[in-house]
Amino acid sequence: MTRPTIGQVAKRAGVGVETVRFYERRGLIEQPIKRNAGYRVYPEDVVHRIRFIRHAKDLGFTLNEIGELLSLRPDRHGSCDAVKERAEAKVADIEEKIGSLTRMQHSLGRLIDACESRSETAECPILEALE
Amino acid sequence: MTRPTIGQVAKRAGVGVETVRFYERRGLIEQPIKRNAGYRVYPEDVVHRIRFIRHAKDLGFTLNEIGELLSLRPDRHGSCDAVKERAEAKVADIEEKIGSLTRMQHSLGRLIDACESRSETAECPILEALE
DNA sequence: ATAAACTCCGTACCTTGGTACGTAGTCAAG
DNA sequence: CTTGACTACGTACCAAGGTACGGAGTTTAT
Repeated sequence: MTRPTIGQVAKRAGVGVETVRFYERRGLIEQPIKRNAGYRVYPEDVVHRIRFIRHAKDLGFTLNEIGELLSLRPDRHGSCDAVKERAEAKVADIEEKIGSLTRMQHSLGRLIDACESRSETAECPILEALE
Repeated sequence: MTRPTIGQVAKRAGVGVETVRFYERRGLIEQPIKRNAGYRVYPEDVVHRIRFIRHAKDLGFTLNEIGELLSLRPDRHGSCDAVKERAEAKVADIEEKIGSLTRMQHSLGRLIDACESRSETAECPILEALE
């Protein structure tokens, strides 16, 4: 199997060709090598990378934040301290997101219970969910 | 304490006056009553509602989805079934988001560990998080 | 060897979720 | 009773994240 072109990558990742070029311009995926006539040829893993980007976006990360997430990796030469610090900050971010989602979930759970017991509450329990 | 005007609501909710009007146009907050000269006058709970909207947006919900969340409330007359169904779908959505975030967190945790033990992976460690 | 399909690049355009602007009327304090 | 802050309304503009278009070259299947 020969290494995929932009159209094949786009199809496998479930996005449009233009989106792949857009992510390239944004620096979210590396510059591919260019075959003879300038055609892009990709390594296999770019498909996963694009799927990761889409997924993270759905979770409320901006493309800039996603770029940061993707750039977090142990540094071979020199100290890890900076990387570690950024990773810890991201963990804190994520923790907060999870906390909010959990509160929302509980509120919805109460709402569902209210539905089931057919109570006559006029109040919307979702509103209390997040402050 | 007299019921708040648009400026007071905006300030308390931490958004701009224009944003309040925008949410009104989008149907996310109810039409307020209009005093003599057409000035908007709000019920107290609109501030919570706006804070909810902001919070939910940060979690990756679109304004349309937020509208759906807000419209979920027990209906005194008529069945709860449709409402319940939508609530359950939202809970499933949220569950998935939490799962993804948790996997991301684990990836970052391993990265931090790797930093601490000074091991050297060349691979981007967070990519494994989502699929 | 030629049509159909794919790719290149740059630029223009679109949607979402606001934010700002201009003009005009209103209210509250001194 | 006027000056400054607030409000109304409509329209215009903005940033993020794509999406589409046009004109040209390339590859592939028949």
